[in-house]
Formats: sequence, structure tokens, C-alpha cells
Amino acid sequence: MSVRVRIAPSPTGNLHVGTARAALFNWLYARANDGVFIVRSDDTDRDRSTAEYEAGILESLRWLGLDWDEGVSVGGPHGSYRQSDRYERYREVAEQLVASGAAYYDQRPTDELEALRQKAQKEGKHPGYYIRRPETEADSGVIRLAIPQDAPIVFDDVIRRTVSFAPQDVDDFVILRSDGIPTYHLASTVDDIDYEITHVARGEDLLPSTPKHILIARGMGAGEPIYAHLPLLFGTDGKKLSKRHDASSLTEFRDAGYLPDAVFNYLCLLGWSVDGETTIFSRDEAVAAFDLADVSKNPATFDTEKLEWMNGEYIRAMDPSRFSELVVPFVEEAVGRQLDEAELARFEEISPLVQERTKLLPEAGEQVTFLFTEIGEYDEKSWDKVMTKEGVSDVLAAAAERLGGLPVWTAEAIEESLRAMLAEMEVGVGKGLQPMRVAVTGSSVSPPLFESMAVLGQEKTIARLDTARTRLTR
RNA sequence: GGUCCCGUCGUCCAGAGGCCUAGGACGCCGGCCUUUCAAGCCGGAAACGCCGGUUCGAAUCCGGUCGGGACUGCCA
Repeated sequence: MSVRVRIAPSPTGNLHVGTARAALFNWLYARANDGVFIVRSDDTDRDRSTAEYEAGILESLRWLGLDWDEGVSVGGPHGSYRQSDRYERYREVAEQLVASGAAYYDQRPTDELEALRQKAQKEGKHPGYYIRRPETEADSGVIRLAIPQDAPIVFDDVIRRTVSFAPQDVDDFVILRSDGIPTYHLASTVDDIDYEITHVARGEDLLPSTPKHILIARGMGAGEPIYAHLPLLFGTDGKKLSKRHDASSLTEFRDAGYLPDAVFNYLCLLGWSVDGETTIFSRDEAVAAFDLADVSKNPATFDTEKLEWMNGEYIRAMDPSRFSELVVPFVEEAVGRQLDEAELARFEEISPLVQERTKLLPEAGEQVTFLFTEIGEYDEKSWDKVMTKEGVSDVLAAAAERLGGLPVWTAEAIEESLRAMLAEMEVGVGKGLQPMRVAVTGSSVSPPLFESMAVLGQEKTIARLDTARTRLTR
């Protein structure tokens, strides 16, 4: 039987990194086994689900480069792949389960159930221990699955090997709410069976729910899929990935200037590796090496710093013209306006030098604003550090004069001229060039100086040297 | 509280009884290169949670312990 896997996000927010990684592993497994990758919308939470979120999630999946063969928006033999369109089917299954005795109606009031829970807790038992099929059957209310108490529920998890639950520790959980809407457990399991999902790879948080899903599947007279419970993802603080401190949705990563290839590569490494040595690899290499059984068992901490490093690697490996093209919007954002054609040409000149020192796309913009806007304020630290030294004024004056007389305005010519000048003045190269850098770019950190001057233009360069010197004498 | 899962450098991953004086990557520290910052190159510090057992031999197997996490809803 060919592999059929799925990712089933709830459209109640943007695509979370945890979900994205689960999607990624499912996708890898499908592609590695010539299988089918399905995207389903688990939108049974009517209050929180929106079409906008759903569209956003799909867009994020595409952005990451995960294409799907069946499911929401691409269609397939199973309709819309939205659970909200299948309420009748779930109700039908629930009724069947009642008819076969596998489930029952329960209309006990909540306070009665709560009392039973507390009693069980007090006795050190599972809270649902006493919530079992009542003596007298009801004919309305919620529908609960009756957990057969005679045997443990055992299954083989691809990642965790054999997992076993005692029936006393599985509660008679609700499968159909009193308003006729299915719960997650029912809807998800019915879909997995109806869509003939062969492998369910999902977060480890669902491990305790797995016996429930297996029992529903059995009640339907179907075989259960093979399960693979992925280790959870945590934030750098060791806690669950938080929305406050970490970027947690894929759109945030995109907006922060991360490349999809880098995010893809990094996410692969959270719980899996090609061989323990290889860090940077392509999608094809990942597909060729991937197996669910190789996914590690322990939870992974999301390390933004490593992702950033990796993003830098991908940026440096990028075709220069592609980089330039990609980064222009960020430059315009930093400059605060659109660039005209001449400015774009100037940016392209210096772009390769910026590419080498960019980890996140927006940084590229910040590095070159000096080319397109006047220096409003010099970086205070830079100024204090390099401009307050002795002889700075002389160096700036001499440089302005030298450069004013330069017949050819190229980086090479500028370099030659300034080096000669500093040699004559007997000023060290580092010591002499730094003030010019601050004068021209506003900061002691910038792209290489000669190229920066070349792109800025002769007139502006000289003007800035003068401006800085004037400010110095005040 | 109960059930289940997990436990190798700060972090991620490798290691499936001898190849381990434990390997790779990020980060960190030092050096080189150098017009700054990056990048690059070289070097360094840094881990098998603990206790027993099995075995000639254990990071690898078993038990216990401690620690972390998930779940415990008419949320998903």
C-alpha cells in the first residue's frame, strides 16, 4: 500500500513552527516513499477558525516549499478536506458506535461528572476512572466512547517503539458534543480512516490521545494507521515555544528576513539529521535520507541563533543578482522611500559586499542607507571612539583635498590615493581610515570604505568629509 | 495527584556492547587574515543526570532513582 500522510492544522492562527515541522516531516516521508501528502483543515472549532487563517497557513506551507497532492485548495477524491463540511459523516459514525455498543449517550450533569472526577483524583486514580457507562442509558446528550476495560491498549509507535495504556487510565471521552458537533478525537480519526491515511506523524502531545483514536478506529471496524509521535519543540528558555519571546509563526520568520530554504534546512535538524555530520543540505538530500524511524525521541529547543547563522550561510551561497533583487524592498524600507533607477544601479554595485555580511535580509537595508539619505546623526559610540582622537581633523581635511583632485572615481583609484596620502602623513592605515568611515557612512561599522565612497560619489564623499570636520571643530 | 513520554557538550544532532582518551554544527573563548564589521582559516574550553545490575567489556542492555515534559475539557 502506498504511503498516505497528512498534516491537519486548525485554522485558528498562523502556521506555528511546531506544526510546520510536523508538516515538514510528513512531507519528507511522503516524498521519500513516493507517497501522497495531504493537507486537511481541522476546523471543528467554529468560534476560532477563520478562512483568513486557513489561507495564511496554506501560504506558509507553500512558502516553506511543501507542496501537497491532495487536500484543501487542491482538492482530491474526498471533497473539500475541511472537517466543517463533514459533520454528517461524523454524526453517522457516532451513531453507529452507539448502535454497536461501543459508545453511549450520556446526559449526566457536569457537576455530577466533576464529583466523580474529584473522587477518582482523591483515590490517586485517573480523573475519568469513574466516568463510565451509567446503569440506565440515556437517549440524548453527549456521546462517549466506552473504553473496554478488559485489555490494555498497545501500539507500536515508529519513533517510540511499543507504547501501552491501561484501560483504567483512558476515560470514556466525548466523541460527539450535545450540539451534534464532533470533538477533535472523532473527526480526526474518522478522517484518517476515510482518507486512508497510512501513517500519522504528529506531535508527542497527542500520544496520550492515541489509545482513544485506536479505539474509535476499531469501533469503526477499520485498521488503525501507523503512528509516529514527534518530539516537541521548546523555546530557548527551555519552555514551550512562546509567542512573546520567540518568533513562533512562519510568517514572522518570513517577515524577519529568513529564507525558506534556511528555515526548511533548520527545521529538519530539530529531531533529525542526515548523518550526524552534515549541517547544510538541500531538500533533495533531505528527501533521499529521510525516514520517520530515524527521528529522535527527545524534545528539541529552538535555537534562533543557529537559524540565523544558517540563514547567513544561505544568503552567502545565493546568486548575487538574486540577492540584490530580494533585498531591494528591505533597502527601500530602511531608506523610507522607493529608489529610482540610478539608485538601484548604485545599490547593485555594492550589493555583493553587503551580501557577505548579511544574516537577515533587513540588515542589508540598514547597511546601505548612508548611500541614499544624508547622515542625520552619527552613531554616538563610533564618533566618540574614533573622532575624538588627535589628528583626525587633519586627516579628514587632507582626504577631502586629495579626493577632490582625483580624476578617476573608482574604488581602486580612491584606495591608491588614500593609502599614498596616509603613508606620506605617516598615519596608520586603520587609524586614518576609520574617521573617514565615520564621516562618510555615519558609523564605524560599514561596508568596505573605498567601495562605499566609490558608490556614494565624489561630490558627496568630499562634502561628508568636510561636514564631519566642521562638526569636529565646534 | 495519576498516566504516559524523554534524559550525550549551554543548544541541536551522531553514537544502535569493544572503532569513544565520545564525533559534527550553532554559540562561547583565543589566534591568523584585515580599512571597520562580517566572512574565511587555525586552535581551545565544553556532555554520556545519579546509583546498582548484566557482561571479559556499557554512552549503548536491564532495574531503580532523580530531573524535565506532555496529557488529564462538550479545545485541538
